[in-house]
Amino acid sequence: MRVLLADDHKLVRDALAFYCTRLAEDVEVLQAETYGEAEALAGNADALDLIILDLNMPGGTGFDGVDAMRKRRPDTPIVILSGSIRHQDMTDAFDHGANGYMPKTLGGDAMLNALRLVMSGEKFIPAALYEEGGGEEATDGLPADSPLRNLTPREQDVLKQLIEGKSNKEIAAVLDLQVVTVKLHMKGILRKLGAANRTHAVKIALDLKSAA
Amino acid sequence: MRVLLADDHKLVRDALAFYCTRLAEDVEVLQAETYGEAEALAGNADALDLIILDLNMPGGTGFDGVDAMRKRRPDTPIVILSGSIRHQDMTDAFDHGANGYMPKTLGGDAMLNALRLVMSGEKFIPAALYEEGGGEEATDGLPADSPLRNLTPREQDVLKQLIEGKSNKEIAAVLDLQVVTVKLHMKGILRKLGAANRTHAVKIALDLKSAA
DNA sequence: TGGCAGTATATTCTTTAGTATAGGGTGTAT
DNA sequence: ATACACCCTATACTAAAGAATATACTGCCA
Repeated sequence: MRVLLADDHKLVRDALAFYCTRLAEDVEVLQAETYGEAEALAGNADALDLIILDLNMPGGTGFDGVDAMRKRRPDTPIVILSGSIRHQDMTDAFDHGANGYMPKTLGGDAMLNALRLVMSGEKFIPAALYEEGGGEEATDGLPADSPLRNLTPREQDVLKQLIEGKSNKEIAAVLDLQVVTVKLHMKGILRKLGAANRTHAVKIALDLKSAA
Repeated sequence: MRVLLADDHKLVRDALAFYCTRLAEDVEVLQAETYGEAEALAGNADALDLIILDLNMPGGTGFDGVDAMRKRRPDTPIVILSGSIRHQDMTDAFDHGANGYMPKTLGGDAMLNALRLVMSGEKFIPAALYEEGGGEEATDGLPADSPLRNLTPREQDVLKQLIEGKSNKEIAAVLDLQVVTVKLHMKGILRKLGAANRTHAVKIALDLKSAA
């Protein structure tokens, strides 16, 4: 088994190389200190079973290096190493064809198992994805300081229906109200959210919910 | 090592049990056919290193069972088994404190490595998350089969503005069109998305974008 | 060359959305 | 007791949204 390992820090390379030797019986680790070295090794080596790339290397152009490597080795799993756990980096990595995104904060066993997982054809997505806002719409958990809290209970009822795309008439039916009353609450919602119209109010409300 | 395995299909249990025995040297697999059995076993067993729960079991109340198990065993990793790969189920599972979500379509090696990953303290998030639209407002990357793809370029332009909460007049100004023309495209959008009105269209479009 | 999809516009019309104003009904706190 | 905030309804109006139909220009494909 042959692994290509590119990172500018020797300490990181050594640690990773040690883990890699535990992946299988015969493991050969090709170490590279720059993208240039990594590409050269990738071009020469006959077979590669795994490629580990640091995201931030001197002379490295971010995801362009990933693209190049993916182009050169379409079938070899690529794992991105990163010091940060920026959510955008993660999604970018997978968009560029990576098979895993490993924060360097990952523990030894976890890192080893993550590499195993990738080798078996799956992708490794760190849990940080969820801890840093993976996208949710909690039942009704709103931040206490949200402008949505300034809405009266009835206005929140109306807003809830509004977000579902319902018309005033439909909202009136659901809440057992007259259409005029719905309009009344709607006016309060628009004023309090600073929205120009109902559709704008939906955007503002959803923004407040997701980016809390 | 002790693993609690709950699934109503014996075939699935047997297969999983086999994989579990390969996790370590001494593995004891406690099998349960219902949530009730699972909870009983969880209550009696002294130590548990891993809990595997099927999401759809007879008498099972979906994620309530997960909540109950998490409450009973706060520190034991829980992996959710599921036949489907519904994005919402996945996010729900992690919101309810699961440490992994394993589609039954996962291959043997991948499944084994996923379990190892969870045992080492990480979470297992299947790649399907990304294949089914895990990201958010990517540059313009939409799933190829999305109904949003059926929209003509101009309709997509209008929809983009619509999602911002703009009125037809404002959209016309931005796109340098007459209001009637905006209405024309709007009608196409409503028809293709199956929306009753513009606000409904926003909801549908956002749903398609965030959780395909 | 004729058909077709997409784009843009105009006219006419009905429905819905949104504003304004006015009234009456709850509570609850000062 | 009386203010205050919230809730519900009513009438009347203007503006916007949405449906329907018709015309016309483009590019493209068979």
